[in-house]
Amino acid sequence: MQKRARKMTAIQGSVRAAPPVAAWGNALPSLSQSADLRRRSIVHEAAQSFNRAGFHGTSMDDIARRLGVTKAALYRYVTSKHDLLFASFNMAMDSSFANLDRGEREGANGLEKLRIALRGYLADLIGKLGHPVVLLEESALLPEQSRAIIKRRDEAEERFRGLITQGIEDGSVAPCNPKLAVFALFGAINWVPKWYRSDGELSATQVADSLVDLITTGIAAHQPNPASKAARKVVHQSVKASVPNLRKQGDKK
Amino acid sequence: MQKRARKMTAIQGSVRAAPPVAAWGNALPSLSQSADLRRRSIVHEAAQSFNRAGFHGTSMDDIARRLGVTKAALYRYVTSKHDLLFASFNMAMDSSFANLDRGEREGANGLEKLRIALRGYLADLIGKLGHPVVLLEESALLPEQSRAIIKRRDEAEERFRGLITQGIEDGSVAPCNPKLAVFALFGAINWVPKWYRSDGELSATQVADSLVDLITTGIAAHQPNPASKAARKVVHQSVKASVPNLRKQGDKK
DNA sequence: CCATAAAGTGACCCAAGGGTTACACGAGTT
DNA sequence: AACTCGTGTAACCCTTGGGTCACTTTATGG
Repeated sequence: MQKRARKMTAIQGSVRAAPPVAAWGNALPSLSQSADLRRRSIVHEAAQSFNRAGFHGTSMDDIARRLGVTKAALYRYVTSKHDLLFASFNMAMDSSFANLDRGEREGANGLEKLRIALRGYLADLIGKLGHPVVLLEESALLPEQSRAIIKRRDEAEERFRGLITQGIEDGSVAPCNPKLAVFALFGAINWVPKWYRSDGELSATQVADSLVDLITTGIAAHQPNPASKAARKVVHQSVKASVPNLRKQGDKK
Repeated sequence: MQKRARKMTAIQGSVRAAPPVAAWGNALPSLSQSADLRRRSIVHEAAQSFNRAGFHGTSMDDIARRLGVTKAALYRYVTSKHDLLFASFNMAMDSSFANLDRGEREGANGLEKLRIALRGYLADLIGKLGHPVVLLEESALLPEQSRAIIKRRDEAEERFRGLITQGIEDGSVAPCNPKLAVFALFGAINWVPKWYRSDGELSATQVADSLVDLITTGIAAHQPNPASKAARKVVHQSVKASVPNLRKQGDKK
Protein backbone atom coordinates (compact mmCIF):
# COMPACT_ATOMS: atom_id res chain seq x y z
CA MET A 1 0.00 0.00 0.00
CA GLN A 2 0.95 3.57 0.07
CA LYS A 3 2.58 5.23 2.99
CA ARG A 4 0.11 6.44 5.49
CA ALA A 5 -0.29 10.15 5.50
CA ARG A 6 1.34 10.98 8.79
CA LYS A 7 -0.20 13.62 10.94
CA MET A 8 3.24 15.07 10.90
CA THR A 9 3.39 18.38 12.55
CA ALA A 10 4.87 20.90 10.20
CA ILE A 11 7.82 21.41 12.47
CA GLN A 12 9.87 18.41 11.57
CA GLY A 13 10.39 18.86 7.91
CA SER A 14 14.15 19.22 7.88
CA VAL A 15 15.38 18.50 11.34
CA ARG A 16 17.44 15.39 11.40
CA ALA A 17 15.63 14.17 14.45
CA ALA A 18 16.42 14.91 18.04
CA PRO A 19 20.06 15.07 19.05
CA PRO A 20 21.02 11.58 20.19
CA VAL A 21 21.83 12.40 23.75
CA ALA A 22 24.09 9.56 24.62
CA ALA A 23 23.67 6.60 22.36
CA TRP A 24 23.19 3.56 24.53
CA GLY A 25 24.54 5.10 27.63
CA ASN A 26 28.09 4.02 27.81
CA ALA A 27 28.10 0.34 28.23
CA LEU A 28 28.27 -1.20 24.86
CA PRO A 29 30.41 -1.56 21.84
CA SER A 30 28.70 -2.62 18.66
CA LEU A 31 29.59 -6.20 18.15
CA SER A 32 27.95 -9.43 17.24
CA GLN A 33 27.31 -10.23 20.87
CA SER A 34 26.09 -6.73 21.45
CA ALA A 35 22.50 -7.83 21.33
CA ASP A 36 22.92 -9.71 24.56
CA LEU A 37 24.91 -6.90 26.11
CA ARG A 38 22.31 -4.41 25.08
CA ARG A 39 19.62 -6.38 26.73
CA ARG A 40 21.71 -6.54 29.86
CA SER A 41 22.19 -2.81 30.02
CA ILE A 42 18.49 -2.28 29.50
CA VAL A 43 17.66 -4.57 32.36
CA HIS A 44 20.23 -2.88 34.50
CA GLU A 45 18.90 0.55 33.78
CA ALA A 46 15.35 -0.61 34.35
CA ALA A 47 16.29 -2.15 37.66
CA GLN A 48 17.72 1.11 38.87
CA SER A 49 14.72 3.09 37.74
CA PHE A 50 12.32 0.65 39.34
CA ASN A 51 14.34 0.93 42.46
CA ARG A 52 14.06 4.68 42.43
CA ALA A 53 10.53 5.32 41.31
CA GLY A 54 8.87 1.96 41.53
CA PHE A 55 7.61 -0.22 38.73
CA HIS A 56 4.46 1.70 38.00
CA GLY A 57 6.27 4.95 38.51
CA THR A 58 8.72 4.21 35.75
CA SER A 59 7.75 4.41 32.11
CA MET A 60 9.38 2.69 29.21
CA ASP A 61 10.06 6.13 27.84
CA ASP A 62 11.98 6.96 30.98
CA ILE A 63 14.18 3.94 30.60
CA ALA A 64 14.70 4.56 26.92
CA ARG A 65 15.56 8.19 27.47
CA ARG A 66 18.18 7.27 30.03
CA LEU A 67 19.79 4.98 27.54
CA GLY A 68 19.62 7.59 24.85
CA VAL A 69 17.27 5.73 22.56
CA THR A 70 13.59 5.54 21.82
CA LYS A 71 11.11 3.31 23.48
CA ALA A 72 10.53 1.33 20.35
CA ALA A 73 14.19 0.38 20.26
CA LEU A 74 13.88 -1.31 23.60
CA TYR A 75 11.29 -3.69 22.31
CA ARG A 76 13.91 -5.22 20.08
CA TYR A 77 15.57 -6.73 23.12
CA VAL A 78 12.73 -6.94 25.52
CA THR A 79 9.28 -8.35 25.13
CA SER A 80 7.48 -6.22 27.68
CA LYS A 81 7.87 -4.05 30.70
CA HIS A 82 7.07 -6.99 32.91
CA ASP A 83 9.85 -8.86 31.25
CA LEU A 84 12.18 -6.22 32.65
CA LEU A 85 10.76 -6.47 36.12
CA PHE A 86 11.04 -10.21 36.06
CA ALA A 87 14.62 -10.03 34.90
CA SER A 88 15.42 -7.57 37.66
CA PHE A 89 14.03 -9.89 40.26
CA ASN A 90 16.01 -12.75 38.90
CA MET A 91 19.19 -10.74 39.06
CA ALA A 92 18.64 -10.27 42.76
CA MET A 93 17.83 -13.92 43.20
CA ASP A 94 20.92 -14.99 41.32
CA SER A 95 23.00 -12.90 43.63
CA SER A 96 21.25 -14.37 46.59
CA PHE A 97 22.01 -17.92 45.58
CA ALA A 98 25.54 -17.20 44.51
CA ASN A 99 26.36 -15.69 47.86
CA LEU A 100 24.60 -18.45 49.69
CA ASP A 101 26.83 -20.90 47.86
CA ARG A 102 29.88 -18.94 48.76
CA GLY A 103 28.90 -18.66 52.38
CA GLU A 104 28.27 -22.34 52.72
CA ARG A 105 31.59 -23.04 51.07
CA GLU A 106 33.74 -20.60 52.96
CA GLY A 107 32.16 -20.22 56.36
CA ALA A 108 33.43 -22.24 59.27
CA ASN A 109 30.20 -22.30 61.25
CA GLY A 110 26.59 -21.28 60.86
CA LEU A 111 27.10 -17.69 61.85
CA GLU A 112 30.05 -17.18 59.58
CA LYS A 113 28.30 -18.73 56.63
CA LEU A 114 25.36 -16.49 57.24
CA ARG A 115 27.51 -13.43 57.46
CA ILE A 116 29.41 -14.14 54.32
CA ALA A 117 26.21 -14.76 52.41
CA LEU A 118 24.50 -11.66 53.68
CA ARG A 119 27.50 -9.47 53.13
CA GLY A 120 27.89 -10.58 49.57
CA TYR A 121 24.23 -10.22 48.83
CA LEU A 122 24.07 -6.74 50.26
CA ALA A 123 27.22 -5.67 48.52
CA ASP A 124 25.76 -6.77 45.21
CA LEU A 125 22.47 -5.13 45.95
CA ILE A 126 23.86 -1.68 46.46
CA GLY A 127 27.15 -1.90 44.70
CA LYS A 128 28.11 -4.02 41.79
CA LEU A 129 25.06 -3.32 39.74
CA GLY A 130 22.72 -1.32 41.79
CA HIS A 131 20.21 -4.09 41.87
CA PRO A 132 16.77 -2.90 42.64
CA VAL A 133 14.95 -3.35 45.81
CA VAL A 134 12.68 -4.76 43.31
CA LEU A 135 11.79 -7.00 46.12
CA LEU A 136 9.48 -4.24 47.15
CA GLU A 137 7.50 -4.59 43.97
CA GLU A 138 6.36 -8.14 44.21
CA SER A 139 2.78 -7.26 43.55
CA ALA A 140 3.66 -5.78 40.21
CA LEU A 141 4.73 -9.10 38.80
CA LEU A 142 2.43 -11.08 36.59
CA PRO A 143 0.87 -14.12 38.28
CA GLU A 144 3.07 -16.54 36.43
CA GLN A 145 6.27 -14.64 37.06
CA SER A 146 5.27 -14.10 40.62
CA ARG A 147 4.98 -17.79 41.17
CA ALA A 148 8.40 -18.36 39.72
CA ILE A 149 10.27 -15.82 41.78
CA ILE A 150 8.38 -16.61 44.94
CA LYS A 151 9.53 -20.14 44.55
CA ARG A 152 13.12 -19.05 44.22
CA ARG A 153 12.84 -16.61 47.06
CA ASP A 154 11.33 -19.17 49.38
CA GLU A 155 14.12 -21.48 48.50
CA ALA A 156 16.69 -18.85 49.33
CA GLU A 157 14.98 -17.95 52.57
CA GLU A 158 14.88 -21.59 53.47
CA ARG A 159 18.61 -21.85 53.00
CA PHE A 160 19.20 -18.78 55.11
CA ARG A 161 17.05 -20.23 57.83
CA GLY A 162 19.07 -23.38 57.51
CA LEU A 163 22.24 -21.47 58.22
CA ILE A 164 20.71 -20.03 61.33
CA THR A 165 19.52 -23.41 62.52
CA GLN A 166 22.95 -24.78 61.85
CA GLY A 167 24.45 -21.92 63.79
CA ILE A 168 22.20 -22.61 66.73
CA GLU A 169 23.30 -26.21 66.68
CA ASP A 170 27.00 -25.50 66.44
CA GLY A 171 26.65 -22.85 69.10
CA SER A 172 27.61 -19.86 67.02
CA VAL A 173 24.09 -18.47 66.99
CA ALA A 174 21.91 -17.80 69.98
CA PRO A 175 18.63 -19.71 70.14
CA CYS A 176 15.94 -17.81 68.28
CA ASN A 177 13.13 -18.22 65.84
CA PRO A 178 14.86 -18.71 62.48
CA LYS A 179 11.90 -17.51 60.49
CA LEU A 180 11.59 -14.31 62.39
CA ALA A 181 15.32 -13.81 62.34
CA VAL A 182 15.55 -14.18 58.59
CA PHE A 183 12.73 -11.74 58.07
CA ALA A 184 14.44 -9.26 60.32
CA LEU A 185 17.74 -9.65 58.54
CA PHE A 186 16.20 -9.29 55.14
CA GLY A 187 14.27 -6.28 56.24
CA ALA A 188 17.38 -4.50 57.38
CA ILE A 189 19.17 -5.44 54.19
CA ASN A 190 16.49 -4.79 51.64
CA TRP A 191 15.94 -1.45 53.26
CA VAL A 192 19.43 -0.25 52.58
CA PRO A 193 18.83 1.00 49.06
CA LYS A 194 16.36 3.39 50.61
CA TRP A 195 19.02 5.36 52.38
CA TYR A 196 22.32 4.42 50.89
CA ARG A 197 23.86 6.88 48.46
CA SER A 198 26.63 5.58 46.27
CA ASP A 199 28.21 9.00 46.14
CA GLY A 200 28.69 8.97 49.88
CA GLU A 201 31.76 8.31 51.90
CA LEU A 202 31.37 4.61 52.35
CA SER A 203 31.78 2.03 49.66
CA ALA A 204 29.17 -0.62 49.13
CA THR A 205 31.40 -3.19 50.73
CA GLN A 206 32.02 -1.09 53.77
CA VAL A 207 28.35 -0.54 54.37
CA ALA A 208 27.68 -4.21 53.76
CA ASP A 209 30.35 -5.21 56.23
CA SER A 210 29.32 -2.95 59.03
CA LEU A 211 25.61 -3.40 58.65
CA VAL A 212 25.77 -7.14 58.50
CA ASP A 213 28.05 -7.12 61.47
CA LEU A 214 25.63 -4.97 63.35
CA ILE A 215 22.57 -7.03 62.65
CA THR A 216 24.11 -10.42 63.07
CA THR A 217 25.58 -9.53 66.40
CA GLY A 218 22.10 -9.69 67.76
CA ILE A 219 21.73 -13.23 66.58
CA ALA A 220 25.18 -14.28 67.60
CA ALA A 221 25.62 -16.31 70.73
CA HIS A 222 26.58 -13.87 73.46
CA GLN A 223 29.45 -15.45 75.30
CA PRO A 224 29.23 -18.92 76.81
CA ASN A 225 26.72 -17.71 79.36
CA PRO A 226 23.26 -18.34 77.92
CA ALA A 227 21.03 -16.74 80.53
CA SER A 228 22.38 -13.31 79.81
CA LYS A 229 19.84 -10.65 79.00
CA ALA A 230 17.51 -10.36 81.93
CA ALA A 231 14.95 -8.44 79.94
CA ARG A 232 14.21 -11.30 77.56
CA LYS A 233 10.51 -11.13 76.98
CA VAL A 234 8.31 -14.07 77.70
CA VAL A 235 6.51 -13.76 74.44
CA HIS A 236 9.76 -14.44 72.77
CA GLN A 237 9.80 -17.86 74.25
CA SER A 238 6.31 -18.76 73.24
CA VAL A 239 7.13 -17.76 69.72
CA LYS A 240 10.20 -19.86 69.51
CA ALA A 241 8.10 -22.96 69.21
CA SER A 242 5.14 -22.10 67.09
CA VAL A 243 5.71 -20.70 63.67
CA PRO A 244 4.49 -17.17 63.25
CA ASN A 245 2.14 -16.11 60.56
CA LEU A 246 4.37 -16.11 57.62
CA ARG A 247 3.57 -15.32 54.12
CA LYS A 248 1.57 -18.03 52.43
CA GLN A 249 1.95 -17.14 48.83
CA GLY A 250 2.67 -14.03 46.95
CA ASP A 251 -0.27 -11.74 47.35
CA LYS A 252 -1.97 -10.61 44.29
CA LYS A 253 -3.25 -7.17 43.65
CA MET B 1 -38.06 4.42 38.68
CA GLN B 2 -37.16 6.48 35.71
CA LYS B 3 -33.48 6.02 35.15
CA ARG B 4 -33.59 9.14 33.06
CA ALA B 5 -31.56 8.87 29.95
CA ARG B 6 -28.12 10.26 30.44
CA LYS B 7 -26.44 11.88 27.58
CA MET B 8 -28.03 15.12 28.68
CA THR B 9 -28.66 17.17 25.63
CA ALA B 10 -31.06 20.02 25.99
CA ILE B 11 -31.14 20.56 29.69
CA GLN B 12 -28.56 22.97 30.83
CA GLY B 13 -28.06 26.51 31.87
CA SER B 14 -31.12 26.42 34.05
CA VAL B 15 -30.17 24.92 37.37
CA ARG B 16 -27.07 26.78 38.38
CA ALA B 17 -27.62 25.79 41.97
CA ALA B 18 -24.41 23.84 42.31
CA PRO B 19 -22.45 25.92 44.80
CA PRO B 20 -18.74 25.35 44.26
CA VAL B 21 -18.46 24.13 47.80
CA ALA B 22 -15.04 24.82 49.16
CA ALA B 23 -12.96 21.71 48.96
CA TRP B 24 -13.14 19.65 52.11
CA GLY B 25 -9.53 19.02 51.41
CA ASN B 26 -7.05 19.49 54.16
CA ALA B 27 -8.96 22.12 56.06
CA LEU B 28 -10.71 19.67 58.29
CA PRO B 29 -11.08 21.30 61.69
CA SER B 30 -14.59 20.75 62.89
CA LEU B 31 -17.08 19.63 60.39
CA SER B 32 -19.98 17.32 60.47
CA GLN B 33 -18.42 14.43 62.32
CA SER B 34 -19.60 11.82 59.96
CA ALA B 35 -17.79 13.61 57.19
CA ASP B 36 -14.57 13.47 59.12
CA LEU B 37 -15.07 9.82 59.87
CA ARG B 38 -15.75 9.11 56.25
CA ARG B 39 -12.54 10.77 55.25
CA ARG B 40 -10.72 8.70 57.82
CA SER B 41 -12.04 5.46 56.48
CA ILE B 42 -11.11 6.46 52.98
CA VAL B 43 -7.57 7.22 54.03
CA HIS B 44 -7.42 3.97 55.90
CA GLU B 45 -8.58 1.96 52.96
CA ALA B 46 -6.21 3.81 50.67
CA ALA B 47 -3.33 3.15 53.01
CA GLN B 48 -3.99 -0.56 52.93
CA SER B 49 -4.30 -0.63 49.19
CA PHE B 50 -1.13 1.36 48.73
CA ASN B 51 0.54 -1.05 51.05
CA ARG B 52 -0.58 -3.99 49.01
CA ALA B 53 -0.22 -2.82 45.45
CA GLY B 54 1.77 0.35 45.69
CA PHE B 55 0.67 3.88 45.02
CA HIS B 56 0.78 3.68 41.26
CA GLY B 57 -0.62 0.22 41.33
CA THR B 58 -3.76 1.35 43.08
CA SER B 59 -6.47 3.26 41.29
CA MET B 60 -9.04 5.52 42.80
CA ASP B 61 -11.62 3.16 41.39
CA ASP B 62 -10.07 0.34 43.37
CA ILE B 63 -10.32 2.27 46.57
CA ALA B 64 -13.86 3.37 45.84
CA ARG B 65 -14.95 -0.14 44.96
CA ARG B 66 -13.61 -1.46 48.23
CA LEU B 67 -15.62 1.09 50.07
CA GLY B 68 -18.69 0.35 48.06
CA VAL B 69 -19.02 3.71 46.40
CA THR B 70 -18.01 5.37 43.18
CA LYS B 71 -14.83 7.22 42.54
CA ALA B 72 -16.59 10.52 42.28
CA ALA B 73 -17.90 10.14 45.80
CA LEU B 74 -14.40 10.00 47.16
CA TYR B 75 -13.60 13.42 45.83
CA ARG B 76 -16.10 14.86 48.26
CA TYR B 77 -13.70 14.08 51.09
CA VAL B 78 -10.41 14.02 49.33
CA THR B 79 -8.81 16.50 47.00
CA SER B 80 -6.59 14.13 45.09
CA LYS B 81 -4.93 10.79 45.10
CA HIS B 82 -1.77 12.38 46.38
CA ASP B 83 -3.75 13.78 49.21
CA LEU B 84 -4.44 10.22 50.25
CA LEU B 85 -0.83 9.21 50.02
CA PHE B 86 0.21 12.19 52.04
CA ALA B 87 -2.37 11.45 54.68
CA SER B 88 -1.18 7.85 54.85
CA PHE B 89 2.34 8.95 55.45
CA ASN B 90 1.27 11.29 58.14
CA MET B 91 -0.63 8.56 59.89
CA ALA B 92 2.56 6.56 60.12
CA MET B 93 4.46 9.60 61.31
CA ASP B 94 1.87 10.38 63.93
CA SER B 95 2.22 6.89 65.28
CA SER B 96 5.95 7.23 65.25
CA PHE B 97 5.90 10.38 67.33
CA ALA B 98 3.25 9.15 69.70
CA ASN B 99 5.21 6.04 70.49
CA LEU B 100 8.40 7.98 70.79
CA ASP B 101 6.69 10.13 73.38
CA ARG B 102 5.48 7.12 75.22
CA GLY B 103 8.86 5.46 75.18
CA GLU B 104 10.60 8.51 76.50
CA ARG B 105 8.02 8.80 79.21
CA GLU B 106 7.87 5.20 80.34
CA GLY B 107 11.30 3.76 79.67
CA ALA B 108 13.86 3.61 82.44
CA ASN B 109 16.94 3.75 80.24
CA GLY B 110 17.84 4.28 76.62
CA LEU B 111 17.30 0.71 75.57
CA GLU B 112 13.94 0.43 77.23
CA LYS B 113 12.72 3.67 75.76
CA LEU B 114 13.80 2.51 72.38
CA ARG B 115 12.07 -0.80 72.76
CA ILE B 116 8.82 0.68 73.90
CA ALA B 117 8.80 3.15 71.05
CA LEU B 118 9.61 0.56 68.43
CA ARG B 119 7.15 -1.94 69.78
CA GLY B 120 4.34 0.55 69.76
CA TYR B 121 5.17 1.79 66.32
CA LEU B 122 5.35 -1.66 64.86
CA ALA B 123 2.16 -2.73 66.56
CA ASP B 124 0.37 0.24 65.04
CA LEU B 125 1.88 -0.38 61.67
CA ILE B 126 0.61 -3.89 61.30
CA GLY B 127 -2.23 -3.93 63.74
CA LYS B 128 -4.42 -1.13 64.85
CA LEU B 129 -5.03 0.31 61.47
CA GLY B 130 -2.91 -1.56 59.02
CA HIS B 131 -0.88 1.47 58.22
CA PRO B 132 0.85 1.22 54.95
CA VAL B 133 4.48 0.64 54.44
CA VAL B 134 3.81 3.72 52.55
CA LEU B 135 7.26 4.49 53.61
CA LEU B 136 8.25 2.51 50.61
CA GLU B 137 6.57 4.95 48.32
CA GLU B 138 8.40 8.10 49.11
CA SER B 139 9.11 8.83 45.50
CA ALA B 140 5.43 8.99 44.72
CA LEU B 141 4.87 12.02 46.87
CA LEU B 142 4.65 15.44 45.34
CA PRO B 143 7.72 17.59 45.91
CA GLU B 144 6.00 19.75 48.44
CA GLN B 145 4.53 16.86 50.39
CA SER B 146 7.78 15.03 50.18
CA ARG B 147 9.57 17.89 51.83
CA ALA B 148 7.04 17.94 54.62
CA ILE B 149 7.14 14.29 55.49
CA ILE B 150 10.88 14.01 55.08
CA LYS B 151 11.19 16.70 57.64
CA ARG B 152 9.00 14.81 60.05
CA ARG B 153 10.71 11.55 59.35
CA ASP B 154 14.14 13.01 59.90
CA GLU B 155 12.92 14.43 63.14
CA ALA B 156 11.66 11.05 64.25
CA GLU B 157 14.83 9.32 63.19
CA GLU B 158 16.81 11.88 65.07
CA ARG B 159 14.90 11.11 68.21
CA PHE B 160 15.41 7.40 67.76
CA ARG B 161 19.09 7.98 67.32
CA GLY B 162 18.98 10.04 70.45
CA LEU B 163 17.57 7.12 72.38
CA ILE B 164 20.38 4.93 71.17
CA THR B 165 22.99 7.49 72.10
CA GLN B 166 21.39 7.83 75.48
CA GLY B 167 21.44 4.08 75.83
CA ILE B 168 25.10 3.95 75.02
CA GLU B 169 25.75 6.55 77.67
CA ASP B 170 23.72 4.90 80.38
CA GLY B 171 25.25 1.56 79.47
CA SER B 172 22.10 -0.18 78.32
CA VAL B 173 23.16 -0.16 74.70
CA ALA B 174 26.40 -1.45 73.27
CA PRO B 175 28.57 1.10 71.48
CA CYS B 176 27.60 1.34 67.85
CA ASN B 177 26.88 3.75 65.07
CA PRO B 178 23.47 5.21 65.93
CA LYS B 179 22.69 6.15 62.36
CA LEU B 180 23.38 2.73 61.02
CA ALA B 181 21.56 1.14 63.90
CA VAL B 182 18.42 3.16 63.35
CA PHE B 183 18.42 2.34 59.67
CA ALA B 184 18.77 -1.31 60.47
CA LEU B 185 15.97 -1.21 62.99
CA PHE B 186 13.67 0.63 60.67
CA GLY B 187 14.47 -1.72 57.88
CA ALA B 188 13.49 -4.73 59.92
CA ILE B 189 10.34 -3.01 61.07
CA ASN B 190 9.14 -1.45 57.87
CA TRP B 191 9.66 -4.76 56.20
CA VAL B 192 7.19 -6.56 58.40
CA PRO B 193 4.08 -5.70 56.42
CA LYS B 194 5.67 -7.60 53.57
CA TRP B 195 5.39 -10.91 55.30
CA TYR B 196 3.00 -10.50 58.18
CA ARG B 197 -0.50 -11.83 57.69
CA SER B 198 -3.12 -10.61 60.07
CA ASP B 199 -5.00 -13.86 59.73
CA GLY B 200 -2.08 -15.76 61.11
CA GLU B 201 -1.51 -17.20 64.53
CA LEU B 202 0.23 -14.27 66.09
CA SER B 203 -1.34 -11.00 67.00
CA ALA B 204 0.19 -7.75 65.93
CA THR B 205 1.41 -7.15 69.44
CA GLN B 206 3.01 -10.52 69.70
CA VAL B 207 4.91 -10.07 66.50
CA ALA B 208 5.88 -6.59 67.54
CA ASP B 209 7.13 -7.83 70.88
CA SER B 210 9.19 -10.68 69.62
CA LEU B 211 10.62 -8.93 66.62
CA VAL B 212 11.64 -5.84 68.52
CA ASP B 213 13.15 -8.02 71.16
CA LEU B 214 15.08 -9.90 68.55
CA ILE B 215 16.48 -6.89 66.80
CA THR B 216 17.27 -4.83 69.83
CA THR B 217 19.13 -7.65 71.47
CA GLY B 218 21.85 -7.04 68.95
CA ILE B 219 22.17 -3.47 70.06
CA ALA B 220 21.86 -4.22 73.73
CA ALA B 221 24.95 -4.24 75.86
CA HIS B 222 26.04 -7.83 76.13
CA GLN B 223 26.92 -8.45 79.72
CA PRO B 224 29.41 -6.31 81.61
CA ASN B 225 32.24 -7.66 79.49
CA PRO B 226 32.77 -5.24 76.62
CA ALA B 227 35.37 -7.02 74.50
CA SER B 228 33.06 -9.91 73.82
CA LYS B 229 32.57 -10.84 70.21
CA ALA B 230 35.93 -11.75 68.81
CA ALA B 231 34.74 -11.51 65.26
CA ARG B 232 33.99 -7.79 65.42
CA LYS B 233 35.03 -6.46 62.08
CA VAL B 234 37.56 -3.69 61.81
CA VAL B 235 35.46 -1.75 59.40
CA HIS B 236 32.91 -1.49 62.08
CA GLN B 237 35.25 0.61 64.08
CA SER B 238 36.13 2.98 61.30
CA VAL B 239 32.49 3.52 60.67
CA LYS B 240 31.66 4.28 64.20
CA ALA B 241 33.29 7.65 63.89
CA SER B 242 32.51 8.97 60.47
CA VAL B 243 28.93 9.28 59.43
CA PRO B 244 27.94 6.97 56.62
CA ASN B 245 26.42 8.15 53.41
CA LEU B 246 22.98 8.80 54.54
CA ARG B 247 20.11 10.05 52.59
CA LYS B 248 20.40 13.69 51.69
CA GLN B 249 16.92 14.50 50.62
CA GLY B 250 14.06 12.54 49.21
CA ASP B 251 14.89 11.67 45.68
CA LYS B 252 12.66 12.78 42.97
CA LYS B 253 11.62 10.79 40.03
C1' DC C 1 -44.84 16.40 53.13
C1' DC C 2 -42.25 19.46 50.89
C1' DA C 3 -37.79 22.23 50.54
C1' DT C 4 -32.94 22.16 51.04
C1' DA C 5 -28.45 20.56 51.47
C1' DA C 6 -25.54 16.72 51.82
C1' DA C 7 -24.13 12.44 49.57
C1' DG C 8 -23.64 9.92 45.66
C1' DT C 9 -23.85 8.55 40.62
C1' DG C 10 -22.62 7.71 35.61
C1' DA C 11 -20.96 9.62 31.74
C1' DC C 12 -17.33 12.18 30.13
C1' DC C 13 -12.69 14.55 29.40
C1' DC C 14 -7.99 14.16 28.76
C1' DA C 15 -3.18 12.97 29.57
C1' DA C 16 -0.03 9.22 30.31
C1' DG C 17 1.94 5.31 28.89
C1' DG C 18 2.47 0.26 27.07
C1' DG C 19 2.97 -1.62 22.83
C1' DT C 20 2.92 -1.60 17.42
C1' DT C 21 3.78 -0.26 12.76
C1' DA C 22 5.64 1.87 8.58
C1' DC C 23 9.62 3.53 7.27
C1' DA C 24 14.87 5.12 7.33
C1' DC C 25 19.68 4.08 7.24
C1' DG C 26 24.34 2.19 7.22
C1' DA C 27 27.09 -1.88 6.43
C1' DG C 28 28.21 -5.81 4.32
C1' DT C 29 27.20 -8.95 0.01
C1' DT C 30 26.72 -10.05 -4.50
C1' DA D 1 23.89 -0.54 -8.08
C1' DA D 2 20.75 -3.48 -5.96
C1' DC D 3 19.52 -6.52 -1.91
C1' DT D 4 19.16 -7.48 2.57
C1' DC D 5 19.83 -7.44 7.33
C1' DG D 6 20.20 -5.41 11.81
C1' DT D 7 18.98 -1.46 14.32
C1' DG D 8 16.66 2.61 15.26
C1' DT D 9 12.86 6.22 14.80
C1' DA D 10 8.44 8.96 14.61
C1' DA D 11 3.94 8.64 14.69
C1' DC D 12 0.07 6.14 15.98
C1' DC D 13 -3.22 3.06 18.54
C1' DC D 14 -5.79 2.18 22.54
C1' DT D 15 -6.51 1.21 27.37
C1' DT D 16 -6.07 2.91 31.98
C1' DG D 17 -6.98 6.03 35.26
C1' DG D 18 -7.11 10.82 37.64
C1' DG D 19 -10.35 14.22 37.92
C1' DT D 20 -14.84 16.86 36.72
C1' DC D 21 -19.66 17.81 35.78
C1' DA D 22 -24.65 17.76 35.43
C1' DC D 23 -27.88 15.72 37.72
C1' DT D 24 -30.39 12.22 41.00
C1' DT D 25 -31.14 10.25 45.58
C1' DT D 26 -31.16 10.37 50.62
C1' DA D 27 -31.39 12.37 54.98
C1' DT D 28 -33.33 16.39 57.65
C1' DG D 29 -35.96 19.79 59.57
C1' DG D 30 -39.69 22.88 59.56
